[in-house]
Amino acid sequence: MRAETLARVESVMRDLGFAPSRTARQLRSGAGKTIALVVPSVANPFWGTAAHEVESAAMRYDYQVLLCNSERDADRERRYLLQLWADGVRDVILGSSLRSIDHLKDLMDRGLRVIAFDREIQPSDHPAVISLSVDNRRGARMAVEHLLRLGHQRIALISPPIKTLSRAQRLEGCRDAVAASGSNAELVVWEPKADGRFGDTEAAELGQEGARALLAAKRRPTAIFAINDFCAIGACAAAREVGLKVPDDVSVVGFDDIPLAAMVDPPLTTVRQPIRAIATFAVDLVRSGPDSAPSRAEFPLTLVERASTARQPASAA
Amino acid sequence: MRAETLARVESVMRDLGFAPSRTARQLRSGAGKTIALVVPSVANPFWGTAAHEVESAAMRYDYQVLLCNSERDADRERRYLLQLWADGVRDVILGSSLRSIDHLKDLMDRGLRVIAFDREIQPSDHPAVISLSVDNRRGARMAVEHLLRLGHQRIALISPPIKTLSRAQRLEGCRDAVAASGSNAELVVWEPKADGRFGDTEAAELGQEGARALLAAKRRPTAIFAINDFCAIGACAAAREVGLKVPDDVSVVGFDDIPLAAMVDPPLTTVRQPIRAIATFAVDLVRSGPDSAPSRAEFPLTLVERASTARQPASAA
DNA sequence: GTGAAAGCGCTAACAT
DNA sequence: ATGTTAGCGCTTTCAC
Repeated sequence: MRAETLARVESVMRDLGFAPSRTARQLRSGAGKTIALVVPSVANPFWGTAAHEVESAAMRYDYQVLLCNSERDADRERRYLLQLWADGVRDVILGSSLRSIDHLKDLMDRGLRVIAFDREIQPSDHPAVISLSVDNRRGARMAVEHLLRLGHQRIALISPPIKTLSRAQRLEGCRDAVAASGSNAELVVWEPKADGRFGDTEAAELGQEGARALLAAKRRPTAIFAINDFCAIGACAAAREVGLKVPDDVSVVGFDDIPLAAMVDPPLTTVRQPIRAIATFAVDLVRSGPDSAPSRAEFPLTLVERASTARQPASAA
Repeated sequence: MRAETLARVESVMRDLGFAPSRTARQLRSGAGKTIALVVPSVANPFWGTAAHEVESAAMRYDYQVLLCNSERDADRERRYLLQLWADGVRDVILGSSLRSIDHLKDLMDRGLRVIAFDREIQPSDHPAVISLSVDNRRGARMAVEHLLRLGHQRIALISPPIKTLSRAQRLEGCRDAVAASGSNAELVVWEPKADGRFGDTEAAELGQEGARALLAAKRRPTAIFAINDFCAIGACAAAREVGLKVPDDVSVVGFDDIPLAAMVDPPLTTVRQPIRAIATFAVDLVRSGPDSAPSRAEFPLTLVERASTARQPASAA
């Protein structure tokens, strides 16, 4: 074809706003530049931030992202992906961190690539799983060690039911820290009574309810480690309710370091997770295909000390 | 077909995890149960919450939602939708609230249905636009009247560049309130110097920078109306930085009433927007098709008084 | 009422 | 190198 002709064709394409139909291409070749992004809830700022990063990266490479809120429900997740599989979607970035992903086994057998965001790989995982994670256990340990260093002896962990891997690991990390301290520090774990009342959308409410209960006890903890920043914000709100000052009366540490963490009062001490790095890495993985990809990558965590933690109050010593 | 046979077929479908290919259906009939959701940034909790609600509603009716972060850039939005049009997407829920949506005119001429979320309809709008909005002007007026009632005489509005409709309307509402008050109250409007530094992702930082500047002035405002809650949170952070107490030294009111608003310190006085109602309505509209739909719907706003506003301090009187 | 056939817009494989 | 053809999995139409 003559260069001139090509140019004319391209100009007409532009004028008509023509773009090749992804649908047809998809149907024919099965390829499909669509990524399913499943997160517990985008209403949770951590996942909102992650989704934003994933979408940005995806757009750069002309990928589309389908948003799915799983509410961490394996069944719902499975139904979602069954449909998406039928629609030709072959790549999913999965943020639900469930203990097992066997509910997607058959799809993975057939070729579904799953990139687990924020979930450490498990020995029993299907080989099609690529895991992008942080060392949750170590992160939690860093948080609790920080509290221990400040002299706290009665530390509470507030968490939704420990039914995800990352939560279990963070709990382990807490235990590691107090065990290694050699002190007689005490760890109390608070989980909501009835499961299902709090989803990721309501993480702050959960933190609030947890702290409410914990701080009302006769021997109340002097420090709280909340499973994530959103939850920590709720815990601070509860402290305020009962007239306790953070950090003077109770210290609070979070996890994630969402942008909000620096803006709230008091600015949150937290363990930073490099959300953007993980998100862009995830998208790069789907682009490059599974063959050249590592099956697992771990990202660094950093303790960010801000103003929500302080020495244990003398009155409680 | 015999009922028994039908049952057998359906059972096999279930066993094989078979679902009809949306792709093929789409290609053939052009229909396609896919909604494009374009928001400025899902990292902003308001849009995160909205996206969550839209997705929930969409899933109930077996629609997929494609997430697009426009960063309020008309060009980017256009490129996005051009591609999506080619892919067979015919419905978009548009959260960018730009003053004009002429950049999508040709697509709307060809049949793109756009449901504008949080953007009042304009006389010049294309007939294909359905507008879901609140009375921003009235909402802002409610906020400022509340401040006036508390005795504030020097009130600041913190806003990103007034280049969207809703912002312009909120500004109007502020003016209405002070004009109607008959007092000699003063309204000062703060916008960032250089455009482009702050997107919706950074709304809190914007509020922080604005309040920082405002509160450093010799005759500082005693009350701040932030264009939205996320921005208000930033403004509170700035007040803290300079040692001012909210609401004792400065009152702050937000807009939206995102779930976070009740959890921060101090809990935010704000104007509630019924996010879920709007989101579900939007999805219902795409389901029912444009023929039976209203071209416009307005949702109610409520002033929620919490703890970030108080009487003007005597010292400033 | 049930079944057959055409064709949506592409791409891969083949023939020229 | 360029042109032609078959067919992805559905829906719609048309014939029975």
